[in-house]
This record gives sequence, C-alpha cells and structure tokens, in this order.
Amino acid sequence: MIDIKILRENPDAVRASQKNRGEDETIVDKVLASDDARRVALSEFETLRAEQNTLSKAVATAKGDEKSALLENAKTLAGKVKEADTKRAELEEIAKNNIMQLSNILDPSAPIGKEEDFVVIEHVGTPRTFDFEAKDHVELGKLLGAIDTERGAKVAGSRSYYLTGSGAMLEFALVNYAISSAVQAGFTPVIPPVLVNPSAMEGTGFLGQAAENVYHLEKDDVYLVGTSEVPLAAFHMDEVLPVEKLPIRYAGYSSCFRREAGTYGKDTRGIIRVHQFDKVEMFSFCHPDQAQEEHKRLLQWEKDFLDAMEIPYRVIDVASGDLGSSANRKFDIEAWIPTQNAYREVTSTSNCTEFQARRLNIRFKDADGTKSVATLNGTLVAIPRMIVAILENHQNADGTVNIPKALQAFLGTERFELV
RNA sequence: GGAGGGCUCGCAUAGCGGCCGAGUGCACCGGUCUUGAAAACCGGCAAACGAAAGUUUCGUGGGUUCAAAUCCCACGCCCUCCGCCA
Repeated sequence: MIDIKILRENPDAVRASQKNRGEDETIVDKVLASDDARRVALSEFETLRAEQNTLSKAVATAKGDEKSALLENAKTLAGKVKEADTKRAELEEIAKNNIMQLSNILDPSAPIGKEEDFVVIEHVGTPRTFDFEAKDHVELGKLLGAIDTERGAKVAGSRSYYLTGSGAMLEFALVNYAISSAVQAGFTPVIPPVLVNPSAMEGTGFLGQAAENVYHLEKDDVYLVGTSEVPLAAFHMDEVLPVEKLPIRYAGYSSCFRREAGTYGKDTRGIIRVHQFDKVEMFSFCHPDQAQEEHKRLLQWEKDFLDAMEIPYRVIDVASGDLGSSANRKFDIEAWIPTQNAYREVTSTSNCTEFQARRLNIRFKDADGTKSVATLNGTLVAIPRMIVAILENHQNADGTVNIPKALQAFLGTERFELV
C-alpha cells in the first residue's frame, strides 16, 4: 500500500510509475476521488457522533420531563449516526480497495520497460568451454544418483522430484553453508511456519496478481507459502520496532510451494521450475532512509554466495514491467547454465520500501513520531536451481562433479562420484 | 475430537450499562533530597487519525440500548484436563 499523503501531494508521480509498470494509471484518479469521499463521510460521521456523545451525557444527568425530551432527540440522532456510520464504512472499504490496487512507486533508477528490457549491471566469471559434450542436470542427477524426477512424477505429479544420496547431501551442505554465512553476517536464523493465515498472505501482497500461484487449503483457510518472505515479513506484523535495533535481519529456511499455473511447457525438464523446493531467504526490516543501501548489501551477500559456488553469473537490474507489485526495484542474479547456453535466474532481491510494512502495520518510533519501516528481501539460495548450476558448471567428462571448495567441508569430499 | 478457564494501557491486576479512555502496583522518564547511589517524596507516562475541535481503540466482528470494557451472539487466540498422534 502506498502512502495516501504522497499520492495527494504528487499524483503525477504515481501515474507515471503505474504507466511505466504497464499498469492502469486511471486508478490514481479513482483513489483520489474515493479518498475524498471517504474523508467527507468520515467527518460527517464524527460530527454526528460528537453530538451524540454530548447528548448522551446530558441524558445521564437529566430528570423527569427534561429527560424524556432529551431521549426523544437522542433516538432520532442515533438513527442518523448509524446511517452516517454505515456510509463511512462503505466508503472506507471502497477507498481501501482502490488504494490496494496501486503498486509501489518505482525507484527512479529502475530501468523502464518490459521483461526483456532489463539492464545488465555486471558479469562475473567466465562461462567455461567444455572439451566434451556437457550433460544437463537431469542426466548428471541420474548418473550421480542425486535427482529422481521420474519417481517424483510417479508419486507427486509433474514438477516433482526426489533428491537422493549426493543430491540430498548437497542440499544439506548448501543450507548449512548459507545459514552459517548469514549468521556470520549478523542474520538471525529462522525456521518459519509455511502454513499461514489469510492476513499474512494478504499483507505481503501475495493474494493480488500472484494469487493463482498460491496453494490454498480451503477446509482450514490457510495457505502454503511460496517463499519464507511471507512468514518473515509477517513476523513483526502490528508491531512497533525499536529504532536502535534497525536493521533487523532474518535468514529464513523453509520449503516453498508454487502452483506454477500458466507455466505449462516452460522448463518442463528437470528441476528448474518445481512445485516444492527449499530456500534460504534473507529478510530485512530497516529505516526507510537506509533501504537503498540495504538493498545493495543484500545483493552483495547474494553475489558472495555465487562466488563461493564458483559459478559464472550476471547481475541484472529488472525492468519496471517485470517487478512485483511490492517492489520498487529488483536485482536478479542469473547463473550460467551451460546446457541451455544461457543465464538463468537463481536469486533475486527486492526493495519493498514501506509498501509492505504499511499493509502489515510494522512501524518504528523516533523523535518525529511513528512511521513505517522499509522491508527488503533477497534469496540467499534456492536449492534446486543452485543444484542445477553446480552440477552443470562443475561436471567432468565422465559425469562426476567437482564440489566447490566452500562446500567441501560440509560434504567431506571434493567430488561427487557416479553410483 | 470432548470438558472447563481466560483475553483491559510494557508487565500484573481493578472495573457498578452513564461519574471509564479506564483505577492501582511494578517497570520506565523527569525532579526534590544525597558527595554519588538506593530509599522516600513530587510530577509524567497507551495508541491511531486530525491544524484544531474532535473521533476511534478494553481479542475480532455483529447485535441490544439514547448510551457498552460492562448485556447478548458468532468467531479467533491462549491456558488446564481427557482422548488421539509425529
């Protein structure tokens, strides 16, 4: 939710932002109109209520005829108050629904355009040239006894898989490495609930455009999270955080569930796009003035991880049209995937400024009053895609895979052998 | 799944349908006293919106009433006991 005051003061900036995202800019006028209507109704109600309060007090002390006369007045007034209150509630609802449709205001530095209009910020490392035919992760996964997509499909349907043997060990190593480096960087490790209630889902903005990708358990009205961003953001819902504690950083490890509706035919082979995977997610609550710097820090931690995995990658500044509604800017890291001859997204970090915190009612207090915090999130490691990148980039001609140095201590070996 | 108890300002508690936005204790902040501290005493101290007047908030939502923390209904959460269970 954006700040209505900013919208009132500078509606053109919001219009421009909506337009650059490829979203409806006429909502801005709807929001302004419904906000005006809301405020009029509110003050009408408040005036009547004030009258009623005074009158009620008079009733309490009055006696006899005077009392019955006052009561008569009070009864008619009560009707008016109720009417005004109903109107107020209706208009507030409309105003809220309207403002909720607006996306976060873009960072002016974010590249404008559609998905393909991203800007490459940098390349790190050089894609390796193979003097043999590189195998893809599905084939390597079989040779190593690491990934079993066939049995995954048998038991759980398409986009499902088993990690077995060295694949399972690799997940544990990645998670251990990720968590220990996050802790070293000052993050509090968290294992959050993955089954959350509607308010958490709603507050983080996943019931908007992203709703069709969310699993909903109707019988109990709970949702399976697509990322631990949801429970981490909602962790401090309705709280006022001490300003001197900011930034507060959490590293959440959880399973993530995605319906992947509308992606039929995309990435059907292997484990690039799956319904369930584990992920270590960074989440930060910080002072709004610090948000941009914090965003850079999150990006740096993501780069450090890729560096440690010894994988070539590039960093892109995601274009306005491809940003989530909560983000005002987003950087993706794309790892080189040899058999696809392409860079593919493995991690992503978004600056949500105060947008998410305003919905979730997460604030901090300083000398000037109580204000919304800024929230930011970033992937430290999404297991399946990192496994793909590691297997494919570090493979040998015989199908064995060299283990990056950073993970060797966690695996007790330098190489994954054939089974 | 069954049976009970509870949810009030950071914590603990009081609260008769109007005198309750709400008392008390602890904590906290400021002051007096003191060489300094403690104790004692004095004062302050929930939040949101608003320029202000004022409005709203006693788990949440509805209802009764001129008037609800207080009465009624539903839901949520917490605790205890029984059953089942990783």
